[in-house]
Amino acid sequence: MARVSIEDVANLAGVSITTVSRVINNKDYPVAEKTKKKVLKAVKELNYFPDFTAQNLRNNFSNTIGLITREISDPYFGIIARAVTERASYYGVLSIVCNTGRNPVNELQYHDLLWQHKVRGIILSGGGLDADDYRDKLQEQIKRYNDHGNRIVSLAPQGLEMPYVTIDNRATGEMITDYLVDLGHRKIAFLGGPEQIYTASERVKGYKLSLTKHGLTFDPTLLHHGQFSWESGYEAARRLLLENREFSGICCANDDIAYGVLQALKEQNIQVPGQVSVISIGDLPLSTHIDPPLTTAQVPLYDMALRAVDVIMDGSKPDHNASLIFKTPIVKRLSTAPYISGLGQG
Amino acid sequence: MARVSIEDVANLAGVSITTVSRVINNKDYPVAEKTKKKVLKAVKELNYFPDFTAQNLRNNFSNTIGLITREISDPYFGIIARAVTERASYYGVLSIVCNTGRNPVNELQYHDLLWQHKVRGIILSGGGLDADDYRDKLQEQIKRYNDHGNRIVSLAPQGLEMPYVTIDNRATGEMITDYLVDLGHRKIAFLGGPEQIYTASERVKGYKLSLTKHGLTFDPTLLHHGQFSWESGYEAARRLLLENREFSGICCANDDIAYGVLQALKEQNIQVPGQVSVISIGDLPLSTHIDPPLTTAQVPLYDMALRAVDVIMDGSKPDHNASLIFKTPIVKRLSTAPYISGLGQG
DNA sequence: TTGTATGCGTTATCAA
DNA sequence: TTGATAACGCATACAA
Repeated sequence: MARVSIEDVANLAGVSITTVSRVINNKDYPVAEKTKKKVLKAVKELNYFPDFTAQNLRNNFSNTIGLITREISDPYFGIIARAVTERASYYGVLSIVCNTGRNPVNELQYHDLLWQHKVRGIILSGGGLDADDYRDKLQEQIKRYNDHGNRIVSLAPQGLEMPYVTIDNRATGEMITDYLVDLGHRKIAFLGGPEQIYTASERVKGYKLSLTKHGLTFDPTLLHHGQFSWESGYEAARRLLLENREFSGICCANDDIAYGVLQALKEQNIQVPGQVSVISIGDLPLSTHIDPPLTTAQVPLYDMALRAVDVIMDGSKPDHNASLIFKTPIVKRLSTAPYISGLGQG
Repeated sequence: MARVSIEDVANLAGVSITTVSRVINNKDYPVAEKTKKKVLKAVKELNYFPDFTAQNLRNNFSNTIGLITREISDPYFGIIARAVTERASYYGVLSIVCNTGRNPVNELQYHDLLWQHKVRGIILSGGGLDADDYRDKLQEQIKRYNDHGNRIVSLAPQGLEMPYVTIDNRATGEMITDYLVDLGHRKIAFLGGPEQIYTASERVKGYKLSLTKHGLTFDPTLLHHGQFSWESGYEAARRLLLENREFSGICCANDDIAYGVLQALKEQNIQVPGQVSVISIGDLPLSTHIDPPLTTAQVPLYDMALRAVDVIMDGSKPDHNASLIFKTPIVKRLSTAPYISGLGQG
């Protein structure tokens, strides 16, 4: 059974396909009221919907945007996906979601596939990788898109020239460290993400900056590089305890790490925030539910992602190539408290 | 700047576009080795990628599938999305993700948009709604797809004739109740999802079935209908306590509800499983991390979603219209224990 | 083994 | 105010 086409509608209405097209798209093109009625009636009667594949071929653009995520089942990316799909709908375009499973090879492949789909633009949601071939390919992709008037926007620094809607990762790392220092903590650990992810390394830099600024010495045994995951935080915290490190505060590079930390501390009957204060970056929904509720620098992912879609769809805006930096206010909850006494060495 | 087309490749290689097309798609069509080389060289040199919008128009199918989710930031749907995108990639198609925000109107609109995109099929991930206009429209959509040889598959019962990859919700509700009864519990509460969602009401039916089967009387004050959410579970548990209900076990219709329950109990210093056993349906990743780790009937969402993509892409299989019912084994963790004494009335 | 020509469903240009 | 027609990029039936 064949789909109903614009021609079917034209035949039923007794007009040309041109007229039908005009009635449907060119809302303000002058068409006789009577003709318009006939056409609309035929459209309804046949339950006609324009074929996007034909429109897209003709228009040299598809009505889709691409979203590249690393792990869509992680609420971090889920929130982004929610915002993107919602805002895309508002613009009347659909969202093609490409989940890489954290494999850069997949990511590169998706770029080509999205290109073939003539997406209006691509939103990158993961942090830039510190690998030459990856960056080269991405750079090439960006150029290709720029040459054709569409855009790749990133929600995390890629270390490349392109539009961003992001946060200041270094400043945020500094901010959460400052927060603990201001509470009187002096021995502060930092549990970071993967070293080769730009976002992660920036947050570490902020941590070090804060220490220096306050005249505190950086202790390498209190810095840990791992994954942005519960397990990584859990393991890192256990190690700190096992090695009997001296500290009273822990900065976590993201919420997931903090969740793991809280569990590890709980298992050892260490009071949070009584003995150790924990702070992180993110503010995922779970952070209000976890015990104790997490003090965290809020990354307004949802708003950022909405804005990223705007940048793609609203390319006319003068600021379309400028970077938008969102603030990351600290949300005070119950996982942090003024310093009383710390852990370790005594 | 124009995209490079098949014609550009043909020109550079000094052959016809037909030949180029054959080299690229029809891997086994006889083409002289020398010609093939020339074409491939030109393809590479021009960095040519076929235009999907043209292919799709020509093929009368697009290389996409649609996924309709209710709340993509919820790991329940996130896991489904992960599986779908992954499996879609395997088949060489992209995934259009449509998130409804739990608004049925959006869902219906997405059906039309996906139709216009000529998706190969649609995967429904939310449970069927008990509303006539919704079901009528969905029914119509299914018919439309059937008439054109593509498929709508559902991961949750819709109360309509269509292929399913799902679980037996009623049996699972019964199973978790049985589990608590077998542990010696007699007063068991059930905290359910929205009454008008088929999935939710089936789970309640299973609960009642189990009670009857064991000669236990159903106590309406121990049954609560709410949302599939943390907040809903939290509130429901608080109410049970506030009203001083007599019970020693709680069955939760999904994991999120159970998380809220655990927090409510913890806040009242009620021991789990010492005083109250908690069991649920789902087994999201967080369930192993929560304190205490949750005993839960495992819904193999990931595998189910993979299979759903197979049903769409592998329509040739004889079982393509049959329902696949996945088992929901109970994963024993620390939130359940044999009955000692319960709560309330005493 | 290769090429020519047609058509997929639209939109837009031009003419009437 | 309306309509005929070219063109978008590709795959395929048919011809050579």
